[in-house]
Amino acid sequence: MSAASPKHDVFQAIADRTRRKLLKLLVDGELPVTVISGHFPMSRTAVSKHLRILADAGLVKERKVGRETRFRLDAEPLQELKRWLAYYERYWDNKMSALQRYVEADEVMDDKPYAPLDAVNPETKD
Amino acid sequence: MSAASPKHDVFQAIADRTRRKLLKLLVDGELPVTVISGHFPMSRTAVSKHLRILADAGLVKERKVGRETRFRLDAEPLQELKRWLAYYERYWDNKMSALQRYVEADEVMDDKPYAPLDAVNPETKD
DNA sequence: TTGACATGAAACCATTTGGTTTCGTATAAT
DNA sequence: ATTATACGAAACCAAATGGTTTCATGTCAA
Repeated sequence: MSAASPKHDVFQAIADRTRRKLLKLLVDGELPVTVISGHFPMSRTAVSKHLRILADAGLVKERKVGRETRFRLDAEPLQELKRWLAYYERYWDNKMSALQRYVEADEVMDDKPYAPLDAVNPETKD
Repeated sequence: MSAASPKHDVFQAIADRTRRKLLKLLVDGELPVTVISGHFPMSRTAVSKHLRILADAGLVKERKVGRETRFRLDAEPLQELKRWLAYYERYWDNKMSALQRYVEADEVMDDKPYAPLDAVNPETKD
């Protein structure tokens, strides 16, 4: 239970290259919007909207200082990604491709022993 | 150097929840399109398009068997994600928030010691 | 107090995305 | 030979996305 109902999920937030660059830029500390947008070839408003999306995903925090708003990285939500990834790590030790796993699971290779349409992924998130 | 010029990048490919479910479903082995689409509340064609996107990102492989096309997981491209994530791991040990890092880096907190606008992220991908 | 700076909100726009239905074609089954 | 199955391609559509410009507001500086 980190942020309450994050309007944007982490997967979407990091899907955009500009937003990934934003995260990287904010790694070194707090920066106000104008300075941040100076690093990008688009309007300040556009950058501001990206920052909003990152904030909605919990990946950046903001703080008002006088007339400026400073943003900083909060990497914590990336742990969700880490957990998601961990599930797949064993599959890229290509000691076992999906094909091989299938064949070895039962030697049939014909018939209809496909995933039973129910009882598959009983209820895990994704 | 895995796939040559992947038309879709991994970040985008996994941004969609349906596609993440597809990956999970294909973990256990090869499946033909019709069986796959049976697990989703949308048309076969829609699922097929998702599979195409995953294939473009290198996350699934396909194989023609008679009149069917069977898809299987290829987790290898997820290693890129893993590397990307690794960069941020040290930041979610919240022993040090971005704010703290900034303050401790130099005690100024005023002035203009913001990221120098050049010499920032000299040339790393994202 | 007057003007400049920092920012978000709003309205708008083109393109991409995620979905649909319809159709053509290759393969398998009768 | 005919029919049924598996699939992708194409045309289409609504909504989301990534961007723009303009405007209003709050804060700092002269």
